[in-house]
Amino acid sequence: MSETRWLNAKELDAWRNIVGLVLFLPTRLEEALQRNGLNFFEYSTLAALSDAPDQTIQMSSLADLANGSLSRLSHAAKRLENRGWIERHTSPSDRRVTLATLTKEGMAKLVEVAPSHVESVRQAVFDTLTPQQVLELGAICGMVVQNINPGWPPWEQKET
Amino acid sequence: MSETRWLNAKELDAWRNIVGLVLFLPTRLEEALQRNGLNFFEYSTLAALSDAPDQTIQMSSLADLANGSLSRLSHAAKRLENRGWIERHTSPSDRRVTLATLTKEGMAKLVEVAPSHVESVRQAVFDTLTPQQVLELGAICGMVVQNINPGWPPWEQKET
DNA sequence: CAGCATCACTTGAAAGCTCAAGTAAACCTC
DNA sequence: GAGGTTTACTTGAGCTTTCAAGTGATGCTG
Repeated sequence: MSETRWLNAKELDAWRNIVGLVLFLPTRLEEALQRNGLNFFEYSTLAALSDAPDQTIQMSSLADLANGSLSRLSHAAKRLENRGWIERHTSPSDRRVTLATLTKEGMAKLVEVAPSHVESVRQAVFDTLTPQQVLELGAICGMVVQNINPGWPPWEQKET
Repeated sequence: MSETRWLNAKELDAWRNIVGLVLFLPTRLEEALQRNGLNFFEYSTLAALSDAPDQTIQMSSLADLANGSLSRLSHAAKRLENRGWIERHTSPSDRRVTLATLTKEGMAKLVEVAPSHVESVRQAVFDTLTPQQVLELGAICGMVVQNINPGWPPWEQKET
């Protein structure tokens, strides 16, 4: 019904750069990880487990922490389990629940991969920006994300 | 050899928001397009063709304009061709070259889809930010992209 | 406590992307 | 101008992700 609100020149310019970031940054990060035999989602999964008490989290929570669907995690968990980096056991208290645990080998893998991942993050983003720009970028991205996806991140529960 | 330069608290905070953007923004944009039966790459392909003289571009240039590999475009072009939105013909001047053309139906489809796409872009990004923030975000993303992928965008050739 | 709904997860098929290989045309280069 | 290289594109297999459906376990309700 209403007229389309097209982008003006400045907006279009900004939009192209935003699209560029959204297209190329993931690719760049994946490249570094792939060389170590992991994709970003698998890495996030291992990282989330490593931060948890007993390196153990239930599948559905883990899916949230790694920012993926339960189905996606289920497939990924199978791959990670096959390579010996995680284990899955049904919870004794609720037999619907599956608990995923990081194995020793999984932790070792994470420790091996993490430095090169962080380094690629630095090279891609932080080394080109001033600390001030990092703050601005983080803040603005935060606003957009809050708008798109309120209630993210899942691990940030407000305190009473 | 050298020590890993881990992220400090502020950097980590910014990084989480950047990752959030890079994860959720594409998903959100794809959602809107998928409802119209297109993905972002297919949309970019049609849009690039619509801007070209005679709505015709050779495959390899089109791949650059749509920010994808030639293989990816080849697969996508087959789908778009099957739906009658583009046509492919070998160039008369160089029979290795394939020229892709937007059909009338393809143009109609683009005109149909564009408003809802632009609207989703506005809703996701521009409506939450001040014009000043849009400028900043665009500029900073531009710096990161230049760093990751110098020589982008492909359509911006410098003049003599 | 029987029956039904809900929850937690897994599975398999379909779709799209990447990578490596294949095809054909055009360009050297001697 | 024959032989080999490069260019332009297509194709098919393999992988990951999504979506819909399936499997048990648990919770609710009369």
